[in-house]
Amino acid sequence: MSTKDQSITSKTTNKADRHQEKLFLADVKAIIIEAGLGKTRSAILKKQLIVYGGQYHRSIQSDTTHIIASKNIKLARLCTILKIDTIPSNLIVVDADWLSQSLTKGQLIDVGQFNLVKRVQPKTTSVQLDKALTKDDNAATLEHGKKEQIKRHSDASPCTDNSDHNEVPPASQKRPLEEKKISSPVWLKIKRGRFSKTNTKKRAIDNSNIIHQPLDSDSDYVESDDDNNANTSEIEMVLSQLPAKYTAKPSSSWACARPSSLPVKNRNKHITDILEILQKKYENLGDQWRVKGYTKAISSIKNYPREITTREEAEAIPNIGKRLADKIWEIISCGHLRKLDYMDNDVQTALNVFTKIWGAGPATAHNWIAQGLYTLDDIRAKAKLNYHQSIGLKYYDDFNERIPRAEVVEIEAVIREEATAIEPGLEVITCGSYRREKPTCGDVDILISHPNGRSHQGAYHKLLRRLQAKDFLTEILVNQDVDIDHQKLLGVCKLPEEGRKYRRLDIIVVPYREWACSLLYFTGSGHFNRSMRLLARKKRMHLSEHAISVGVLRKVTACSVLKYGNQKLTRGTPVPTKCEADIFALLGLDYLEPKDRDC
DNA sequence: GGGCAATACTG
DNA sequence: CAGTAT
DNA sequence: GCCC
Repeated sequence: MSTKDQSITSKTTNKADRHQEKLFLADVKAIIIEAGLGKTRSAILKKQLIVYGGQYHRSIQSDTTHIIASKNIKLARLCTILKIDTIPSNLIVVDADWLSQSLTKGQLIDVGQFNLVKRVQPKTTSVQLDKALTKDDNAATLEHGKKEQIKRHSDASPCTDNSDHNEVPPASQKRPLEEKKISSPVWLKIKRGRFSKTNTKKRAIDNSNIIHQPLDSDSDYVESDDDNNANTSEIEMVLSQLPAKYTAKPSSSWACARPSSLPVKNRNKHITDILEILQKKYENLGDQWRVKGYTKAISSIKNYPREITTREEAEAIPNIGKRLADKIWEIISCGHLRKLDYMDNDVQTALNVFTKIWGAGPATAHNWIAQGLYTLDDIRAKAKLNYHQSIGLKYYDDFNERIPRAEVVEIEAVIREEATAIEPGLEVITCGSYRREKPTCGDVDILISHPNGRSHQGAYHKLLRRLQAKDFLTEILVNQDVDIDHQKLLGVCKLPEEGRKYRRLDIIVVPYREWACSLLYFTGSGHFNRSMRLLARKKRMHLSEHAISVGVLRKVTACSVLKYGNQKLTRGTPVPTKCEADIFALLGLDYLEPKDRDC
């Protein structure tokens, strides 16, 4: 009866856990504003608040600490409801998501990004408390201005405190902040004109009919850096013309709608370790959809605050269905999953090794194994390799090694130096996991463009030649040279010093009108991108690395066959974007900083 | 029972 | 087109 | 795989 024993012991620990957790809202004495949250949600929040030791206040009292409200509520409305003129400075006005997410986690999370009222300059007007547009850069300084002793995590992020990338962000990143009211009529006019033109170039990407920035043809318009007419008003205008159901704020079940959580302690490692082995197996099988299911499930489990003790408990976790619940139950009751015993470990090992060769995937790996090859030496000696795979094999060890941030900085410096020598105004920014502030990176992703909308042209080829001349760029895997505006390099680079490793380097050059979408795409994470693109689609929009369009119609069954030439599908109207925040705003999302997109 | 991101290369 | 990559 |  080992199962019984186990459930008894775990019950006790569970109880202890719960007792501790009871306290986690003890310092929260809050008013919950129903407006914008809805009856149901506010009732749940109220109940949970009390269950976990917090106090619910009906009106402001001397010891009230928090006001919990919908992030969409206007300050004026809030004051009306509370029957006050200004928010007392000792109160933290916080987005209800803060409480929701704290409850999910079973512990208080940092209030920072959920803070709805920035204290530094008290706002008097009915400013919309819109994080998406205010948080962006000032946040750090503003939000921590006030007391928040409840702060839990000393939130030391594991990342090296490298502020390099903070100085890098191009001006455009900051644009929404500098919120000018000028609604840039010039821009609007020209873009409307262009919209009507159908520009169906064969290869044209889905931005072919996007607005070209005024200056590429005519040019009384010169974009100077301080002419930052933020797109905000235009985005709002677009939004105002959309049906309400497409402008609604997505629930936090969307990965792109919530900040990626700080790593919590995984209390179910015994489970996830096994599921990861299974996942790997399906990955090697090329079963991408099953892999996707596992990915989401494993992530949910890792974020689950308690040890899972019953099948029901497991099945109640999002992304865990009956089948995974059964597996989990087998693991927790037997400590083992029999399915693993049926796996041919030699084959699995070989598959794992082979698919780590750049350019080789499950199909290739299986072929090799079918030919009786099992080790890298076998491959070296006998396998037939295409060009990519031969490079992948040549640098097998180096490519599978993580790159420390510090080295990414060095690599970026080389590229920036060369780029700047070609054209001083080029913007060069490192994206990918580097921009998401990971301590190490798998490769280096560099995005290049020019704010004047045209000087990026030609830079790519010159850059490549210079980098090759320096023996910095040592291999070119893929050289995508789509048109005068779009290039992409997948290559290999090495810093000059002896003993440096060969690193995977990606460079993309894009026209400035695509800056925001490119930056968003290239920054990832992959999961984040997929989530956001799916959301866009649900809202009848279309998001790619080139543009975001509204009013997209797809054939019911053939949505994935959205191909350029297909007249039956309307590709919608591209919306000009100047910064990532514009895209978030269009999708009704709160802005997330790169580090919060690490899902 | 269908959908799960969107693009672009290689061979 | 299948496979691999971003 | 999961979700709708």
